[in-house]
Amino acid sequence: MADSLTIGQLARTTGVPPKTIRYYEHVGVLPAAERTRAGYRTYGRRGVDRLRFVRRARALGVPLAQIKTLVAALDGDAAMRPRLRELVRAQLATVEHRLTALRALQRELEDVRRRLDTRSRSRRRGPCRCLETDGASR
Amino acid sequence: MADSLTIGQLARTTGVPPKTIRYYEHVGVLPAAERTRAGYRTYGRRGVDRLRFVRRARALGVPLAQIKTLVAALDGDAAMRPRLRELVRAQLATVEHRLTALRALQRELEDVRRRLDTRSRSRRRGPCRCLETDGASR
DNA sequence: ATAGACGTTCCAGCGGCTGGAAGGTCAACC
DNA sequence: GGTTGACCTTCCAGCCGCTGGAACGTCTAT
Repeated sequence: MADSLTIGQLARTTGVPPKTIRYYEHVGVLPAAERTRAGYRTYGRRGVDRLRFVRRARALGVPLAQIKTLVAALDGDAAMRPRLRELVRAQLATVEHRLTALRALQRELEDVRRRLDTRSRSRRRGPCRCLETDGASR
Repeated sequence: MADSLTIGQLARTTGVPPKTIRYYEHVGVLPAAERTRAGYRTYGRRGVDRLRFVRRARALGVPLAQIKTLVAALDGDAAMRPRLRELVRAQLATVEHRLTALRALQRELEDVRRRLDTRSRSRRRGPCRCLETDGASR
């Protein structure tokens, strides 16, 4: 016991469901946890930190595969700075892409809503074309 | 033949891969296409319109399940306006949610990048904490 | 006749979990 | 000591929206 946590306690302190924690271990972004004689996983301070790190990266949109290589490398050496910087840069770029795409989407949805509203005031004829555009569909 | 298209031609005119078109039919967002004697799918004007409609909705972020009920209802009746409006409204709301989340993410990533840069100018001590935060991880 | 471009079906996998079944373990209470 | 109920374990399956590939049939051109 001491100051080690069960998976449930870890889940409660981090807000990450036990299932997800086990899944992280399974796919290798978390190291295999130590076990009690009964086979229960136990986590110490390092375990908590590690999970938080993973969650942090996930929240930033980093895929598990990248996190895996990242933590592996971070464990090994300190020469990871450039790699980390590159990762962050790439992530930032994709976020910016997604932002512009989402903004375009927003504009179009507002368009649709407007069309829907004006058309409901007029008389309907033919099938509803409110979701169609003039341009290509892709 | 006449003015009906094969799946490949439909794919070319809409930009949607044949696989995806078959998948749409499979899950029921497209009706079962007519077939030639050899079993090839054929599509007419309506098929093209329908696919474009689906694509349009997908591009707006509407999940296939919703599209399915939507087209089913649109086919049947014209009293779908309120439902459609509701759908668009909901979609707009989720887009706005995602936008704010993404913007927060962007700020954090910029934070990380800044920390990474300043720290590389100082001397490193201890493990890299650049992906950690003070707050909860969820 | 044959090549190769297209079509068909079905099965499997991606990522990141999540639900559920079937069973073992632990602390508390009677 | 027995029983409840919360917790833990494993494994298998499914979610979404495709996408890749195998194995096979068909059409068109040479």
